[in-house]
Amino acid sequence: MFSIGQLSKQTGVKVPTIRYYEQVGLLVSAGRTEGNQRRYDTDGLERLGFIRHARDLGFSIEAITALIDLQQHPDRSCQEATQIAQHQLTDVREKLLRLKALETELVRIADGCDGEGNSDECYVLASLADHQHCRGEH
Amino acid sequence: MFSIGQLSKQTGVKVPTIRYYEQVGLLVSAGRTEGNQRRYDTDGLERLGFIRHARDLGFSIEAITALIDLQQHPDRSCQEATQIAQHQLTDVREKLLRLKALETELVRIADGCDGEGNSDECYVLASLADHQHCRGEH
DNA sequence: CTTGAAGCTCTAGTGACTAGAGGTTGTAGA
DNA sequence: TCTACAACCTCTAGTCACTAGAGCTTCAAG
Ligand SMILES: [Zn+2]
Ligand SMILES: [Zn+2]
Ligand SMILES: [Zn+2]
Ligand SMILES: [Zn+2]
Repeated sequence: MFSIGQLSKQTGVKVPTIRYYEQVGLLVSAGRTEGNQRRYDTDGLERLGFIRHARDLGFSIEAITALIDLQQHPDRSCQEATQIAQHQLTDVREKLLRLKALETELVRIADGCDGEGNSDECYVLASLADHQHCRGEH
Repeated sequence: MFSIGQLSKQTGVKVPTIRYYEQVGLLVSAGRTEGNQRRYDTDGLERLGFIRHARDLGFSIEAITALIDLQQHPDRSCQEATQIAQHQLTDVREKLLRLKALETELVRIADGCDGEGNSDECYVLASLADHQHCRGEH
């Protein structure tokens, strides 16, 4: 049996975060000591590892809840799991497109001024004031 | 003079958002009517355009506050403006790197299962359970 | 002068934590 | 067995940039 602190060390998830996961129903402790402290078994350790990894990949708490639910029912179809993963991939790709567009504009803007002049003739400020300066949409 | 609704239409910023910008000190109205409604002049319109564009480029409220402050003082050096822009560019590039790594892993994960099987042999769930499956860091 | 769209303030909710206050428990060493 | 103190507990509030809603008032067109 592990204390919350030991779980934290093993997974790299902070103690308050583990308590937060319990609050939102993602991870229940195996039980409590007489003095009301949480104790976890290896199941809990593995589940927290799952949560951590999925969070690192950007899955939402809601999505992870659904995935864990699926994992608890080995006889169910995994269709929902692939759908969730596909959705997450789509999401990441959209963000990538947006960020690439931002990068293009920001390179132009940030490199357009050396910071030696005064703000009334600053290319950074002028670019922010008018989207017309931008090469593309963003 | 424009009402808050007219300002909203011209800039594409929602009415509650404009009020929020006032609350955090970004945009003050030119005055109020006898009945306490906000009225803006072209200065306000331009400033809101600036805010909108900077937000679209991902600058934080705090950064925009500093930029507008600088804009109000045309005789000051624009060094801070370029620093803020460079910082934003760095930030975007870091996010891009992270998202690219995520995309790589998610492609593998999402395409690794067709969703036809049961969840106990699902590649998506197995991949999330163990970072060992991953090709790189993320 | 009436009507209804648009305005006002204030509070609370979003997501995924994080920080802090103020109190209790577990455990290792003496 | 006692003591010290790290680790634990709960609860509240703060983060960021909005967004939603309740309940009320004002503006402007017909
Ligand atoms: Zn400059
Ligand atoms: Zn632009
Ligand atoms: Zn599957
Ligand atoms: Zn991984």
